[in-house]
Amino acid sequence: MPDASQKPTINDVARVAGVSKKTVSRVINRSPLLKQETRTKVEGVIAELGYRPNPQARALAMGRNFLIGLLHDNPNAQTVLNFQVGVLDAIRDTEFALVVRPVDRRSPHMLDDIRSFLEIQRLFGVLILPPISENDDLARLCREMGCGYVRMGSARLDDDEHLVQSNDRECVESVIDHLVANGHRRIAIIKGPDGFRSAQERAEGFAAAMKKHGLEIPPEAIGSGNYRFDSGIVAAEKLLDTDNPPTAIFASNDEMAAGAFHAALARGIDVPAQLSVVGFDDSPIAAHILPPMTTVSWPIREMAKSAAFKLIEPTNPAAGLSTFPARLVVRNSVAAPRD
Amino acid sequence: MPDASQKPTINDVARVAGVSKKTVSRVINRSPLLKQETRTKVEGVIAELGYRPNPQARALAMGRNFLIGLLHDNPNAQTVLNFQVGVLDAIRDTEFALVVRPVDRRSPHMLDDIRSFLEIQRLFGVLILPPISENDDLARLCREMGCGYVRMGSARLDDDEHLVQSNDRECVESVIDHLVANGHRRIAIIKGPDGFRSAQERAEGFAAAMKKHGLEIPPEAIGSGNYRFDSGIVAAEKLLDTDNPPTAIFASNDEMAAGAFHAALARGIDVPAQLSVVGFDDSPIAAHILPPMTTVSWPIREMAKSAAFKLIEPTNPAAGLSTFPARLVVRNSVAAPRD
DNA sequence: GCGCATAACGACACCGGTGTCAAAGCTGTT
DNA sequence: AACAGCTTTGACACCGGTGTCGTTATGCGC
Repeated sequence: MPDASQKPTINDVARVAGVSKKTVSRVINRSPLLKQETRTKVEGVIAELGYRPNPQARALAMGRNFLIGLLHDNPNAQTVLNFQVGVLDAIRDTEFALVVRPVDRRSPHMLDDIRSFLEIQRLFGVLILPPISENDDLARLCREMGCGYVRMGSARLDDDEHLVQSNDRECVESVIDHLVANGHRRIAIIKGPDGFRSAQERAEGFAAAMKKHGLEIPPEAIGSGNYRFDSGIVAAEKLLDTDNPPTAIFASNDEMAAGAFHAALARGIDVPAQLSVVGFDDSPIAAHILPPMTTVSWPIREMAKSAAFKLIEPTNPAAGLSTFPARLVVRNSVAAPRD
Repeated sequence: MPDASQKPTINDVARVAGVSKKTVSRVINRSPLLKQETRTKVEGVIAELGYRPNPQARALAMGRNFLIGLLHDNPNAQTVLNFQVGVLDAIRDTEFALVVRPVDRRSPHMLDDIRSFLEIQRLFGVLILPPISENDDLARLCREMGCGYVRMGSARLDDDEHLVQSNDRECVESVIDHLVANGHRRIAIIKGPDGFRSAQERAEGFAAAMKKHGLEIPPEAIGSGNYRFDSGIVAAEKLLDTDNPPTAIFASNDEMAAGAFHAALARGIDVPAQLSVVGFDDSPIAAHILPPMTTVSWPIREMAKSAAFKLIEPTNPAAGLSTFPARLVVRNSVAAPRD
């Protein structure tokens, strides 16, 4: 009789069902070579005893564990959290668990820290969020250590097997299309920080779109920031202080766009009546700022789910998709220019 | 000779060092009954081979694992993320890892989902964030399942061993003190949702502080929301539409305070010149909204660290603290009233 | 040199699963 | 009835650690 005070083990199940533990193991692992009758009997006992296989023991025996890691350097809290939820959609009711690991991109020990983390935890694989997903040394480290990985990103960072991306570039074009359709011609950009693939992609999409519409980009219509709120203020101020200020500003993320709102308000410039502003990412601030901001939303949860499947179950159809469509979210920060 | 292509095991170390695996185990676990000479020798081999103990094997042998879970129903992305970082401060360079589990408070299966999660993963313990930390059934579930737990909260939810809290109530008093010091007497509150301990605490702190200053709280000066942005707008509109509107509004969180900003702006009421607003939590929106919002900040990272230590190393001094001081962050959303 | 307590180490079972391979059960042929 | 060939099951070793307890050094008093 199994001790009720302890969690039942595979041995308890085997004993009660009158079969060998290996047979129970086969039931757990859905082995096809079992007689239906035996399977049913064992499943009955499993249910009766409330048996759950011990993941540590399975991990040990199978030489692989069921932990998937999330490596990120907090680009944006909401994004990280949505990503976590998306991964959970994929691993719900499996034995997989999601282990998080915020890292410090600026630390000189970052790679060593991560190496040590991977060595200690021996993860099944890791999911890497931008911007550190752009670090090729990190991807190499994963390969060296035999750790599976999938990088999230905005551009061809890796082969399909290791990458889930959004089509930022095309989507920036739709932003510019939208602005042009509203009558804007003097459109400025606030670029993201150098060295960020996403910043580069968005800037290139901007240039391509402007060119498509036959619009000039004078040097003074190019601002740059570091993706943070404050840098958006500074960049927007510069843009607005030129002789021939833009009628619309495209900021490479929402935080900086919010900074542009701030700069405009400080100068008594009304958004959107006197200045249109569009952001990118659809972070919470975009919905909450006044007026609500037109921006670009990417399907982070779906992307996370796909990334997780790529890691744990590459045959799942959801793992096939590598590029996800971002889409324009029209709110109230764009209007026709006055002049 | 250990196979270089595989990760070295304790047996490899034992063989190379010429000792038994048990001795290597003793070195790993810092057993005091080892000769210094042996210890040094084994440590040398460990370093040479780059050996790391397999956490799954240890978990299996010791009957406890090294996974600590984070249960939350996204109160606020930044809070959750900061909490994760705080936990990481505590478990860095230990074999512990942080497993996240967002849950859905409104789902009728929430408890079953969590039970299943705990059964599958057999966590060392869990950390529970508000608002679900206030769910006593959840705490009971943890106890039943023999899973350690620490609840984060704003009020005496549990005994010290299982609780880390902030002194919201006192801090609300300092908010009111601040408003009164600025000359306000007609102060309204936007309460949080019923059933939230934090909401209750903040409302009680408000009532106490008003009483302390000999100020009335007319029924029409009590608004309520659900901690979300939109509900803040609605509540503030009601407050402002009364015959004798308040000169200051204390909102029980920043989101709702931001909603109050919105409502004011929509009516052409300037913040802070015509209306002062104070929030709570110091979420990013507080710093980014215009004008920057005066609010209350609580030391989430430190609290997280303490909670983690309570779980994994109760003797650590950091685990002793149960109540952490929140503090007023003065920015620009409070000014003297006009009348 | 001997007895004895104590310090240091090792042999072996065990944690709870899986992999391998042989054995048992069942079918259909001859 | 005997046998081949397949399906179904079980015995046993193994994954990489730790716990228990016995065995072997070491030091000490006499």
